[in-house]
Amino acid sequence: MLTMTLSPDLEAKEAAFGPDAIDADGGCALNKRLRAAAPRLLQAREHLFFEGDHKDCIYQVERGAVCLYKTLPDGRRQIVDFAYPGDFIGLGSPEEHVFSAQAITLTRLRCLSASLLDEVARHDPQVCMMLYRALSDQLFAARDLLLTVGQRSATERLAAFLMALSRRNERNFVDPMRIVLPMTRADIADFLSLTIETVSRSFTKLRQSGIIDLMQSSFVIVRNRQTLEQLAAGEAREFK
Amino acid sequence: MLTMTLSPDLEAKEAAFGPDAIDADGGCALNKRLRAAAPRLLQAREHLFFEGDHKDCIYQVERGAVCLYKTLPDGRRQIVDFAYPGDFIGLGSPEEHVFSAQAITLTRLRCLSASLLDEVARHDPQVCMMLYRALSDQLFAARDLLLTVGQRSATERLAAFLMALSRRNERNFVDPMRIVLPMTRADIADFLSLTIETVSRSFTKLRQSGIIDLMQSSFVIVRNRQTLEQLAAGEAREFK
DNA sequence: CGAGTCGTTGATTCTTTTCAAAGCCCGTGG
DNA sequence: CCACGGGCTTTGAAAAGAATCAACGACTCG
Repeated sequence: MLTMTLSPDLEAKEAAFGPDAIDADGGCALNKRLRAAAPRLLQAREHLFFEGDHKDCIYQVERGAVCLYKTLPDGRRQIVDFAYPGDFIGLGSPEEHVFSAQAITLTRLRCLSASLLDEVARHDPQVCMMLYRALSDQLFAARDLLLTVGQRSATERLAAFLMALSRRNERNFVDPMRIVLPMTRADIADFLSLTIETVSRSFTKLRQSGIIDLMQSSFVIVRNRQTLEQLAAGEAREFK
Repeated sequence: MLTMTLSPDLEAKEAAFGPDAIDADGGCALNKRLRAAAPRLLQAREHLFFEGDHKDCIYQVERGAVCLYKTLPDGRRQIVDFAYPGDFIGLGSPEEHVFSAQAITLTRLRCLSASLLDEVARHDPQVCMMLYRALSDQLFAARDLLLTVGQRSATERLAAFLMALSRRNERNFVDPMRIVLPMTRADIADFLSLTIETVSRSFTKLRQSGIIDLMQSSFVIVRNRQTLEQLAAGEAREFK
């Protein structure tokens, strides 16, 4: 499906300094450990863990994508984040996981013992700082999503979502005008706090406005990035 | 208005071990530093900083309350968190603040040089871990709010908000059945992603159902905590 | 006491949801 | 190779919840 690669950050680092130079910079005792850590393969739709499960591992995504979500007792679901290659899953939270994690596509992860990681972080400020930064990124993302879900219209939300994926591509040296969506409409809906119907209608609206093209339902071509960006930012007068 | 006290955590610690014992446990080199740090007083509605401002300080609230918010270019505002006594403001984010911070009531804070804090954290794993935990709490809160804003109805959102304040009281050994709201309806609206009118109508609904009483608009008495809790959890059949 | 801010309530409008049905894509099996 | 079946997506019509627009009331501060 999606041609996922290893974390581009790590790859770039290795390319620049060679595999040995990595230990020279922050948090890379951890990277070494990660590469040695037990790998795990998850099929699409397979759960990594559920909310409330005992937290024995922290994970880092190597390939694929995982959605992190919370649910209400009656089944309403809010996806709070998508984890892509390089991202950590399960940082911060205490003894138990405070959200569920489910693979969206075939996914490969590295598993790190939570207690061991805690031990390492407690003694190695570099590792601690690295985790701190990762957590800080997740906080930023969560608050950003909060702004999106709380204040933007349906079409703006979808635009913001697509722009985020486009920018992600850019950072990873992938064509930002071609976006592959590994997740279903239901996943997008639960991420943006909409229904699948509204997500679908918003896609149609963007397509009819000439802002995007839909090749298949999971493959988007960005035709007018500037307008998409303005829509996402909430700067565009809404149009039919 | 609100009879705010110093961080109950710190107070409890001091009460249990005396002021000198504090250094024995995690992150308290920081606590010492904090008590020595420059205090700052903010009037209600006064801004601490704006999104995009250079981040030279991290703050800890001593008294009062601060709202942290993000805005869209056209003025739509999303409050992403309220900071109460003991809470840190400005953790994580990079060189620039990524949200604005405005005092809700008369507020007293301690200011810590961001670079100094960074320096300390880099060498002291205990401090680093303490900040890590604080950040982790904020991430949890943000995702929780995301679930609230994304999936709950207007009345459920308000119920969740009131329950959170009630539980906060409980943790601080304050009567959980009496809730003082230091913020305006507009603040609550921007926090819960509703309009002031809808917030007001939801208060009325809760009052008419006998779940709460409104003494003044900023003083709530919880009459039926169980129902409030069920509503907040999304377990209650919606009622008029 | 008057001005102004903040909060409540009512009527109407609008966006999104809900309910319903049809279309499309893909894998399976004849 | 093509027909069949099931899941996912799209589209349409009706309904619901919250927003908007408008006015009034309450409390606060000069």
